[in-house]
Amino acid sequence: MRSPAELTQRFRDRNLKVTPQRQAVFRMLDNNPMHPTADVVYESVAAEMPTISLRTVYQTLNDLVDMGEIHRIELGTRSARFDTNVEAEHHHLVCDGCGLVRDVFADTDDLVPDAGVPEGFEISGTDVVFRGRCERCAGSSNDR
Amino acid sequence: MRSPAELTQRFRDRNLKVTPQRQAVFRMLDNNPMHPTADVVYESVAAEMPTISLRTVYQTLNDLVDMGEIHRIELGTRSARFDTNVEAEHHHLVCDGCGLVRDVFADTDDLVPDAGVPEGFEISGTDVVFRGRCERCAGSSNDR
DNA sequence: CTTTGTGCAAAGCCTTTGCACTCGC
DNA sequence: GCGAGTGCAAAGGCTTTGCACAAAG
Repeated sequence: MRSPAELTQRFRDRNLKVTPQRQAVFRMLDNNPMHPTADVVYESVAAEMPTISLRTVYQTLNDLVDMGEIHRIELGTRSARFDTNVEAEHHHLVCDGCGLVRDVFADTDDLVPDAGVPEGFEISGTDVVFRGRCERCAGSSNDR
Repeated sequence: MRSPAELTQRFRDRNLKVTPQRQAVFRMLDNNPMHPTADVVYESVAAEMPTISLRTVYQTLNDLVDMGEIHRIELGTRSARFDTNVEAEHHHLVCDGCGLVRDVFADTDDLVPDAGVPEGFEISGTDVVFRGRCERCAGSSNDR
């Protein structure tokens, strides 16, 4: 994701206004590898700006997704998560116990479907999710 | 997925009752490669049994998932889909245009994360989603 | 001063759940 | 008959949206 300053410029370029609320969201996401849900972003920003509403958070996140500045990922962990790493192609590791998400890198050049691809289907991307249990959740069996 | 007759037996073994509604769901899923959503199952069964409720469909699908007879998959296409192919390990191909889902096979033996795996994390499975556009959706750019 | 953003609350979508009645076993 | 299943409708989570006021450009 770009820096808050660059995002400010890109928002203006698109005739989107830059408000204190949006800047607070920019700062919260900046270099944040946590893959937060919308609610986590809201809670976190609300800590320093108690008047911000969930609506504003969703609108800002959706704008960023539309601009390609962040990615929205659905990993089967109830709510959508927002991924600030759009520069490097990467995949995800998910803990079935606590829902922890981590970026991982893997070479998918040789990963192609052996069979079952319909005539004329054009593959544009490959998403890989490695599932398992993190060290802390290794013992318990509660799943999410 | 097992045949309707086998599912009937497995339900009885688990002290679950076998009703006409459940048998209708079994039949609808039998050899169905469509990865239907709960709603699609409901509509389809309701065509021949108009009194069935969505609640019953969800309950039956959830029972089947708990028994491992079908899988629930989340592919970012709004609602969960149910996959009747649990015998062969496989992956999925998703059309970003119309939401079509197809089973595909791919060798993931050599697919391992290069970096980023936390200390002590135990990987239990790998899910791959190939995304793209099917022949019919190739021209249009509407995404879901 | 025009246009977009914001806060609030309400609605939407998918899924689950409480209740009373029904029905499989 | 007992216990699980069913239908209905209501509620629950997450996300979007209508509206009137506020603020950015």
